Amino acid sequence: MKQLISSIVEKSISNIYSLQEKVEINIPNKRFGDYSTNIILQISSKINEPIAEIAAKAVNSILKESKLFKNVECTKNGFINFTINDEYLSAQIKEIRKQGKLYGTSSIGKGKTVLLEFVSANPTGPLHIGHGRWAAIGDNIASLLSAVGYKVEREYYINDVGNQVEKLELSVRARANNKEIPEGGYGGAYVIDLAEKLKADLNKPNFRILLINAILDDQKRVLREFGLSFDNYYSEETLHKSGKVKETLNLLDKSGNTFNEGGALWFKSMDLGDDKNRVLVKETGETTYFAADIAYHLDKFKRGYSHIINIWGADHHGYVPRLKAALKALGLETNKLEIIIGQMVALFRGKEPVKMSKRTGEMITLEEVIQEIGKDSARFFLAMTSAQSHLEFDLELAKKHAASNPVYYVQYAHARLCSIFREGHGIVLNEKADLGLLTHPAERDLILKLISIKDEIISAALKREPHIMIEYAKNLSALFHNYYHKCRILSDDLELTSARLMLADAARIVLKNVLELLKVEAPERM
RNA sequence: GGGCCCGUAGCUCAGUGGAUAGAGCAACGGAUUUCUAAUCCGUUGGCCGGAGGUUCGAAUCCUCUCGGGCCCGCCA
Repeated sequence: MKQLISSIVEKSISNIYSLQEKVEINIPNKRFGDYSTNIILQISSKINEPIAEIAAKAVNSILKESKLFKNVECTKNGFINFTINDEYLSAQIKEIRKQGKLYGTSSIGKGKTVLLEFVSANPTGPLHIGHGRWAAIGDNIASLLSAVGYKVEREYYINDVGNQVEKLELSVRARANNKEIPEGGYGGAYVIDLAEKLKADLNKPNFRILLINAILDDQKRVLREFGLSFDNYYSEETLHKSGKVKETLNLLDKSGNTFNEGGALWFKSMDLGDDKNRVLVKETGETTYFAADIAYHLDKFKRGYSHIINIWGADHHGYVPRLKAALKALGLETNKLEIIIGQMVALFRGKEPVKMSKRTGEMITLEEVIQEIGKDSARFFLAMTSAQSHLEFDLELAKKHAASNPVYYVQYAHARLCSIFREGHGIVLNEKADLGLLTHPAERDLILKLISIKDEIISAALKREPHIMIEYAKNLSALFHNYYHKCRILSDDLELTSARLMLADAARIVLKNVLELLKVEAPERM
């Protein structure tokens, strides 16, 4: 919609002033109009005419150019406000019903592929609330990108190599033999469960693999409960076994970006924007996590995606410059790699902070959170705010609000819509209904919100900010609840009932589409 | 000491150059012979952390400053 309006305005401006301007369209406060632009203010410095005059000319031209608007007005301070004409709005109700599930999708990413890596928790214990945040946000970003036409793969990187899994194994073995866990080992209750579960396998040569798989299976199970399934699980170990890490080190060597010092092989990341040089091969001859990660990202690039996106917790943000430096050294186009840094979740029970530590085992798992507040509520809450904001997640509040929770508010709107059709089952949706009867302001507001979904999805996808869709779902629900109270849908007036049912059906479709995108249930009854 | 993020209503957060800054929760007052009251309507609530600056215009951009989170490993 915004694109449609901006192209009309751009054409007008180009016609009058021969200016090729990119016109941004906004949804203003309702009292001004349906859509607006401040383009006149922006171009006024380039044109030697009073603002009012420029605006008047533009308005004239726009009205001549397009039949989309009922009204186009300029204000003294240089805004142009647009009011969409009612015929167009009615036609969109039919369009929504025609397109159904596809309404709101677009094709701006058509032909392009995206690899989105997220969660990638260490296989050393259960997922916690922080992973839940990346799971919800990442999954939603993937869905949003699909909705705008990209082909998306969801990927999970398994850090199944190194000290941490070593320590996990030692901890489990210690527990299985009723010994104290070693210094720096894992003390959580799940370690005892694992020891119990894998007791018979302790002496098998592939014990570590069995152990990692046990944890991974558990993580996958919880992710499934959360509505998320990954396309690829990529094991760090395979990078080593296949020789890809070695290969990568050779390439870095050849590029002249390495040096030896203190018995270790270093990468000259300082030359490429990092604030320190980094070790690739330790004194012991083992490669570092960093070395494997370069190989992993080289592999991602080789797989040929149009975009590569990672979601990392803020505790990894300092890691970005060195990875980009390495990719630069390998001659790769680093702009292709986008790293979203998400801020941490602070968990509270009321005012009491809940400490989270895998080492001591003092933690609440994602699974427990899902059980406590429900999957839909967890998904909604964890994706409700911008990833770059710190999230204070209060379990008591989430639970207390279980009844007056925003997620139920939205779901209730859907259930209510469905109940209308159950109640009005005798009445068949009439394609020929006179949609011109939908003249109530609440109806107009609702339709305008419905037709903005495509803009919202595009904006949320391009900004990688799914919380925009949650805002949208809440606003749409509010407009519907309001409409429901102001206008009776089923009545003795059959003509009006037919028209309102068409609108209700369109609202049901759009709301359901949003909830599906967010992987939140759209219940028919509550 | 350096880097990144955050600071907006009592609480949780939207809004990142444009019109009189918004929502939910909480508080208070109303609405149910009605298609689901898990709802709706109304009221209260703000020096957008602070100080300078840029701009016709700043919550939004720049500088400084205060407060909070995360990071600065031959861990992963």
